[in-house]
Amino acid sequence: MSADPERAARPHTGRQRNEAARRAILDAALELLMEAGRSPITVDTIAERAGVGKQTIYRWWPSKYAVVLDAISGHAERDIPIPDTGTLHGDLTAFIRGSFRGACDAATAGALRLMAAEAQHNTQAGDLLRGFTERRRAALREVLERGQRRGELAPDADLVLLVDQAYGVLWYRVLVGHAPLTQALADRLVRGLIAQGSTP
Amino acid sequence: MSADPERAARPHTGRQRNEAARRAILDAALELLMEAGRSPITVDTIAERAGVGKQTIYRWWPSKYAVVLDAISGHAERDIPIPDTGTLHGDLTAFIRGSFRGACDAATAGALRLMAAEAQHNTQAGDLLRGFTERRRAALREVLERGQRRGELAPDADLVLLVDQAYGVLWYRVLVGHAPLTQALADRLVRGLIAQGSTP
Amino acid sequence: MSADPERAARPHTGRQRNEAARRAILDAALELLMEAGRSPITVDTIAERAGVGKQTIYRWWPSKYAVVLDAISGHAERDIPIPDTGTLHGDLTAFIRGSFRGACDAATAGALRLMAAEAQHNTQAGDLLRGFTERRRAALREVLERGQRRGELAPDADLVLLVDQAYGVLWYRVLVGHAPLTQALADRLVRGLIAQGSTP
Amino acid sequence: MSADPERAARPHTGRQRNEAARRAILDAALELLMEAGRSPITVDTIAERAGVGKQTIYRWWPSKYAVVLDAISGHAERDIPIPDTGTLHGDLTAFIRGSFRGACDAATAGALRLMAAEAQHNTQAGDLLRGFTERRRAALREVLERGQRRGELAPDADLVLLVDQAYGVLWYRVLVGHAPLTQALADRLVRGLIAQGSTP
DNA sequence: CCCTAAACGAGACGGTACGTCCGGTCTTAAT
DNA sequence: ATTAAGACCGGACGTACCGTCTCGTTTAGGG
Repeated sequence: MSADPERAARPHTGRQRNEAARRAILDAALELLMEAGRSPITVDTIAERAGVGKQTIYRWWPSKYAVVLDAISGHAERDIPIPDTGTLHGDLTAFIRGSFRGACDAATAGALRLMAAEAQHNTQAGDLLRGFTERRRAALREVLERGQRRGELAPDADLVLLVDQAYGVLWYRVLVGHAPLTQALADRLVRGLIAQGSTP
Repeated sequence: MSADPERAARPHTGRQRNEAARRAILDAALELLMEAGRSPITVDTIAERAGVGKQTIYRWWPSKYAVVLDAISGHAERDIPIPDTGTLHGDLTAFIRGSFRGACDAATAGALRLMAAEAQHNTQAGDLLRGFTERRRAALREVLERGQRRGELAPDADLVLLVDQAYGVLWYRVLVGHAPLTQALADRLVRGLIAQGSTP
Repeated sequence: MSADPERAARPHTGRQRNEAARRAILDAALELLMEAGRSPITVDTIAERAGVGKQTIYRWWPSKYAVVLDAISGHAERDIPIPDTGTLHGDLTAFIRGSFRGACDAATAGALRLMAAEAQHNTQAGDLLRGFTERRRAALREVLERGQRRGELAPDADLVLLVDQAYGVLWYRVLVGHAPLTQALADRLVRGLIAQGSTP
Repeated sequence: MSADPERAARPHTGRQRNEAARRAILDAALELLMEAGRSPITVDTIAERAGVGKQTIYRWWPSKYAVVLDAISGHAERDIPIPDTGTLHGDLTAFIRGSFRGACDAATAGALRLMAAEAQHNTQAGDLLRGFTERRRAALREVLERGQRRGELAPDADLVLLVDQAYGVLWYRVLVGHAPLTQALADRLVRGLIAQGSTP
């Protein structure tokens, strides 16, 4: 059927996707993430909150995890642009402070926890999660590489490790919840990473 | 299942706790953690695999997460003793290599993922997880403090942050699964942490 | 489906009803009734089989039951004309044999079952069914009244009951399916009804 | 598994079926059948009304149709015992009046309609329905055979046909709903059947 | 001879019910 | 008293249809 040439030639004549429903679903997911703990995040709950049939969710997303990730990945990419302050310290501070602030947001924290949770026994949720984190790591790496080109990090600095340390701290605290992600912590982390990266 | 020879050999013990059942439950949990993905880790699954009634699990553990944590925490504490090589570099290498090796074990990795997963919407699982990680962080902190006392780290080094960076990398890679926890990575991490901690 | 040659040959007819689509829908319904059990009879199924949009069905019929009844009612009225052999026995035999033969047809039997099924929780389907059966009962009653006028039945014979007995046997066997509607059964039924009706 | 000899040898030690739940489910089904039309009969509805988990229904009955049939078949067998008045006319009147009265009961009528409905596209519901009707036909046949042995029906009377006519009228009127099942109708039907059966 | 309104195919939409799965509790009979 | 077995309530899951609602296309017929 997908090989049907006539099918490919005919663009799409059916009713189009309802953008309002899409937004309502993502917004409902965000709301519920923020309330996470109070009420569990359920496909039925999302559908009800969004005023939408369950099938409309399953039509466009393979699982509620895809919805949740979709709902927050807009945030992350919009709210944490790759900064350009001229110095590595400035860029890194901006980026990591922004990331920490984002991860403190109840919805985002809820989503990260939910994704990590599901990725364990759901291959597909794992793929989604890896895709999402990969994009975030690439952004941070971009910041570091710029600093490296400017000579603010040693030429042989282990950027992959630095990136994993930064996001490691973030995820570890979000998931385990033993301590908060303060802005002061972000600053100390920045100092530490630069110290590591500039040591020959 | 009914053909399991070990099963036939484990008789009821009447009114005192049946140690064989305890072991069977923990072993079943470990087995299932190792097969994670293939068969789901369910209370019923654990009970069936162990040849045990569900109530026997709930009688001795408050939830399946307690079982899982119980099943692996023996490992962690037995396999990663606090080393004493005389140098911070040696101790840290031993500890982090050991931790990484432990976390690569399928059962342990499965348990970490499962715990992180559940801690999100289950207060009790969260407490268990925080208790477990707290003990591990204390062990690593002990190693660092010893080095600090020996002058191998600056007196004002941010040990809390160093600990979170180390475990952050471990958990981040285990949970997201974008890259493996190699021994080489452990060594590079050790170098980074010492560089960071010894910078004034 | 897209390879259906008839489909390509059925162009839009603009603002008047497309007779080809009407036929395609009725034919699809008949086909599906004949295959009942294999594929479920669904509005979507009918639409797909007919190569038609669902709305085209709902535009012209109030429900799928109306479609189904429309699809088979042609049969019944065409195939079982009110006979005129000169004797009650002859007429009744012709009529009941014809009715039984019709009800043995897979499509018709499927439609009767489907209608009876739906009439239970769908007022509108019930009305359609009563309208359909009313017309069939009137036809049989016509046959009986003619015989009564000729003196072949007692003047006070309970024609309503005789009609219900005849159609009762037919529907009972179709719906319950414990025994087939053979021509021999039709003959025995005719004999019984005449015996009953001619007894003073 | 069912061939496992050890399994057969071990009697059954688990918790036993909760009779109260069984009754609550059947009663809820009956109540809902009586209200049929107002609210549709749903597994969830039955479960909720009975204060029972859905799984408890599916554990013991393969479908809601089995529940419904179970709920009413007690009635039929209890309320319409095979009568023994000494004459065929008396027995038949008692039996058919009883059957008509039973079929007028809202719950029973609802169940018959529901079963007929489902039997169309559900093989298993069809088998249940055939089993149920078979038992009822056997009871009526017993009444007729007794009359035949007493010489009240011709030795070659077509008992199968007489039975199908009686139940045919009942089902036809219940399902199509064009006319009620009055006691007067029962009496006229009895007269007609005896007239048929006693004609040589 | 264009322009519009109806009919069409496609298919997304809000709902309702389905049958399955799991968590955590409770009950039985056996040890 | 503890065990294996397993029934119980509750609640989320993902699927299947229903009947409605747009879309963009096609064409007959009125201006």
